[in-house]
Amino acid sequence: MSRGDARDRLIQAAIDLIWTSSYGAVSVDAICERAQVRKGSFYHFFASKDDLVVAALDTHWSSRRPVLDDVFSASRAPLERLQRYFTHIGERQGEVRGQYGRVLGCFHHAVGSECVQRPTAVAAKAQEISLALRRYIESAVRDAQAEGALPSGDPVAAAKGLFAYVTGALAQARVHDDLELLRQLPQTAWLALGMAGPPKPGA
Amino acid sequence: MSRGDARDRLIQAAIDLIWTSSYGAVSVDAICERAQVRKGSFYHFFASKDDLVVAALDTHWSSRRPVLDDVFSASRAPLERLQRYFTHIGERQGEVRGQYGRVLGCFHHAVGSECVQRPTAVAAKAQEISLALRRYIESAVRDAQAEGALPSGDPVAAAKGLFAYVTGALAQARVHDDLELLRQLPQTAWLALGMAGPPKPGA
DNA sequence: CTCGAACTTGACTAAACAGTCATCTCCCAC
DNA sequence: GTGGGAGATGACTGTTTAGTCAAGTTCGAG
Repeated sequence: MSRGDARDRLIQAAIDLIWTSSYGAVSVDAICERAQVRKGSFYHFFASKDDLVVAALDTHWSSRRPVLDDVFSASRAPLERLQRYFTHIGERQGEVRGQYGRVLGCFHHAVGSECVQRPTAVAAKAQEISLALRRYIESAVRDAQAEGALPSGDPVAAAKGLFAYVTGALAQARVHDDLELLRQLPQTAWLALGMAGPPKPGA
Repeated sequence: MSRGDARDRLIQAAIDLIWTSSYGAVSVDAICERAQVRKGSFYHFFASKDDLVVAALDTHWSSRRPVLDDVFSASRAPLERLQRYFTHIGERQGEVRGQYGRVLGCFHHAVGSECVQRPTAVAAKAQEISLALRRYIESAVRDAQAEGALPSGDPVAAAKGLFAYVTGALAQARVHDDLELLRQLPQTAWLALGMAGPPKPGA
């Protein structure tokens, strides 16, 4: 067994198992078995199951952030950032299906909507990530409005609407294990912003 | 204790507890306690926890169906049906918040996306209900296209897109316990169909 | 070499879990 | 009135759960 990376293996096992099923259906024992780590070591690294899940959400989000930083790079025009984001979602979920055997949607969204009632650290972390993600969209919308590429209006409300559409499509894709809706996002997501379709390159 | 309605109390307790938290977080014992029914009686009425949850999904859906039949009544113009649906969602979730203390979104959607991995009877039932609901939208879209109130195109794809937007808004409303997005649905949901806003009454 | 900190191990607990069962109670058809 | 079926009851089983712990092992710094 490789040494030193038991903590990482536990986090990865938690991501894999929880993403493919659910928070409530995955036990500490199951995580330990998949990570090939003994129970005692688990509690050496993490104070509780919740503690691990918070770390898993963090780790997963950290791995997505550089990708989003590229997709939403300010070196591109605002509408191009959004277009790249819509394309990225379908591609990414295609990878996920290749890796996990099915479309899984948004990791933190699945965890967040499951742990909604009691305000645990897990729920708080999932909400935090959800807001951070929405801010990428918000920023692109604001920039687009500033340069007149989008009609002016409340950028927060516009981002909320677009975000709802995107996460809704991801959730539907998960439930029906179907990439179709996501593959069409580059055309259809613009509707949520009040645009008929993707912006013309020459605009 | 009232007689005869133990079965109904169990179903209602299951709906209440699972909707407000999650499928995985609710135990048979907890359901029994809330319903004031002993463990033995539970298994007199239901073969398993899953069996109860399927019945709970069925019961809940049965209680929504007549409301949807009214909202989507063919006696109204297709676009008016949709407009009433969008309005209905916000009103309904307002009632839910009054009753349960928080916005809960879609019952069967929450259960469905949690039980997605292993194809259980619960997952199948949740999917079945999800499709049945989408068919209401699909039918209204088809009728609207037939009478030229909507541009013609694939009604199934259009309904899928609109459904993704609506369920996405419901999921966001659940996660953030916020009705705002739902209250704006009567204005914004039309975007998902490629329309700028609600249809003019005189059209 | 040696000490201590980081890490590992497996056996352990107490509670919660889904599900079982024999027995009891009620009430209605006959 | 009585036999039988529907329903109620609580004690029970075996398993799984999260979490604990004392006794290890490993390994680099001094």
